Amino acid sequence: MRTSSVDQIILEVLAQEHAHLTSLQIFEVIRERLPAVNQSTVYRALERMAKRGQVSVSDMGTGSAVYELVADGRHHHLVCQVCGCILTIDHEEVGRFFTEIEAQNQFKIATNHLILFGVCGECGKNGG
Amino acid sequence: MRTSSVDQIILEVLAQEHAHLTSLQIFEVIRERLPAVNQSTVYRALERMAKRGQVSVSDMGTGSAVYELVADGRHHHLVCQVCGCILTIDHEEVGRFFTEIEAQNQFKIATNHLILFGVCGECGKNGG
DNA sequence: AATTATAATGCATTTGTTTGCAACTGCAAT
DNA sequence: ATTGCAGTTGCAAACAAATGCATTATAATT
Repeated sequence: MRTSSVDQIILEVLAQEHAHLTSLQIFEVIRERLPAVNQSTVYRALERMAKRGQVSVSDMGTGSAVYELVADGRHHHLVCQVCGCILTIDHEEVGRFFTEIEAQNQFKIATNHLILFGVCGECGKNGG
Repeated sequence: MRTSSVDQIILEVLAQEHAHLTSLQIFEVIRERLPAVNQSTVYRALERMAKRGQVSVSDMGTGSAVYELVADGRHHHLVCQVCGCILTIDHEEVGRFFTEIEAQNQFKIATNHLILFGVCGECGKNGG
């Protein structure tokens, strides 16, 4: 597999931050080291790395997708549509569900970062 | 709740088609009846109806989101990233999983159309 | 019927993301 | 070193979706 400098830097950036970063945030960090890099190059690099399973892409309902290192550990999120809070759930029970679905449908699931929207306990209490 | 003519037409269109439609497809049908309607009005109407739980929004990886009547029955999809085929799974086992997650996190899930990406049995055999 | 408050709409603009194409780069075989 | 090829990049343009603001429509209230 051919090495791309942009891919390398993205991996380093994500490894340093251990967080959900938008492509713009990633782009801006990369630009400090490679000022000439184009934004679509970053998009393509992220797409490539997502296909390889190195990073996860998630729409958390914030307007732009966020990226994260898969090596940081498989986890998933519950996003409250009222207050915007984000609960993290680990892969354990999600994994059981995935395995079930896979067995029943002869399908290998690649989705590695599940996002479920809804209402958190706090907002459920207050809002009705 | 206030009634919008666009909302009404969208409901009728989706009820007629019983399918996943893109906002552009919906827009074009609406334009036949209300030629002056703007595309952002359609986006806003769909967003409104999704918030009410009348329609589901899903990114099936086709470039644009698709909308569907929730009243048509809760179901979910497995999308093959190799051949693009779409398997439909009903709400039963997904519902059990949702209930589990809800109980463990005091969270009410609103997501009503789950999309999981991966590789179908056929492509798994051929591709390795 | 007139008034008011609220929600919906059109238009133009902006944002986020993808794509086509030509140029370039890294790697392997010669 | 040269060639060839596939993968990567920049640029501009296309596309999908969201937004700010002024206007209009709707339902409730008077």
